[in-house]
Amino acid sequence: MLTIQSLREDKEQIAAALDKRNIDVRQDLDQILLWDAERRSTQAKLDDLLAQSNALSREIGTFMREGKREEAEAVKVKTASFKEETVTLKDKMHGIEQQMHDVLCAIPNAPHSDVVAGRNAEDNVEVFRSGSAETLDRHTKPHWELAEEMDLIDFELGAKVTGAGFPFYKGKGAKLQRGLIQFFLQKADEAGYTEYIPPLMINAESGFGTGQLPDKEGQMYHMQNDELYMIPTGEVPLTNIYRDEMVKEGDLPIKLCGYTPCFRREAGSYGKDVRGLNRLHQFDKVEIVQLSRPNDSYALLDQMVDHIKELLEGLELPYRILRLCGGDMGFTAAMTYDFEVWSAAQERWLEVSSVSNFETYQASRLKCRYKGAEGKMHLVHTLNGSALALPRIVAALLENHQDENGIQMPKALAPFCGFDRIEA
RNA sequence: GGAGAGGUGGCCGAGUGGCUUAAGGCGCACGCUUGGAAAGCGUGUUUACCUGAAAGGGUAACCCGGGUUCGAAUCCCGGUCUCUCCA
Repeated sequence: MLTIQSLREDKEQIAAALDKRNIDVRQDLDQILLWDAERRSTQAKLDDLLAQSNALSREIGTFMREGKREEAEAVKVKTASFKEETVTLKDKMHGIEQQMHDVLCAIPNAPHSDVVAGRNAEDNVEVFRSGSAETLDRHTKPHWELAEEMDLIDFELGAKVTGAGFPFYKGKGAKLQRGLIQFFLQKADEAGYTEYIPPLMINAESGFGTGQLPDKEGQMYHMQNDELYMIPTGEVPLTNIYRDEMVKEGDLPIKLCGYTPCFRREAGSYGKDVRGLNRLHQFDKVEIVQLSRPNDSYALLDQMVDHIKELLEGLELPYRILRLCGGDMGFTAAMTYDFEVWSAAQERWLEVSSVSNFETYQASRLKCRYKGAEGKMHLVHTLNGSALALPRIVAALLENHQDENGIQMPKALAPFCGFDRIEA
């Protein structure tokens, strides 16, 4: 969340940045600052009261040790009024803090100055394009047809065993899946990311730390008997490794990666856009995460973008990179680049990666800090990106690399799959 | 699932309800010492918030949350995690 300190310093600048998300938070910010002032004066009163009452208690202790019971009893009488007032002030503090927290949690991150204002995906800015996004000059089949013909993916079986959006991968389809994961992890390893295999369920604290809770409660599968949530992305367990931790400045940037299945309820999704692999309840993803010093984070964001470019080039897929506009960015991000690959048969762009810098927004919830050389504590910046999400990559591979009687695997990928062609 | 033991600072480890933010040790930092190092000696070594220009002062925190008490690391209740044994 936004830090109270940044609001004190830069209220209008933050409000102006949030205008780009088409929300006006000025009233909220003013209210927060009023509460902040009230909180401070209440704290001062409370501390003073506690100091006095501590002094009395010490007096009582001294008398008791010296066996002066009567004197001790006399002082005890004096403490009664303090007690009542401290309880009142403590309640007041808690009330104020709770209100501030609730309002603060409901405010999304302030976009970076390079982020443009905009209403939705149409206002996103294309910053890079590779390959041509054209229909192949012959008939192309959509991936769901290819997958069925070549017996790679069974959607109906998944629907039977679990439900829609939970496909089975089969034979070369399964091997392709595994090959892609291995390819992505290998590249992440070469780029210096430490691999983790994290838990696939998280508790509420972790959900709050990265910002899924309370904002997106309905998007996660919730195990109510155990108060656990299925992860919607590897970002959650990976980033939460550093919740409530102080890291050494010299260890930054910290680079982690991990392969995980991801689970999303996708409530309300239906229709053409969700056909085949386009939108699933369970899908595989390799995630890369970084923790950095504030001054380095945008350079690292660029590095992550380059890393993902390399992956897509290895897969020989046409793609483009968009810098999201304010209205299309996720709640917690300060800047986001989306990667989209061209689907030759569906003739549309499919999002396969989203790379973001959260600046201190997650870190303030996570309480992840480092001590600077000058001895002061600072929140780290957190970043993450998909590198990459599998299903739409599979869709694009099938569609873009199909020929008369099969699908040709990109050279870079073939060794990881164990075959270079798929044929019916 | 059942029974028991336990969670103290970066680590180890003490702690009859008051003089304990916490002994002692290790580690770490700085200084002295030394030809250099080690040893030795000395000093320092958590975080959050409030206050202050700063130095400093105040408050809170001994797994988490409640409670008892003038006063809780210490007593009580609930939760959680770890270990041992049983199923």
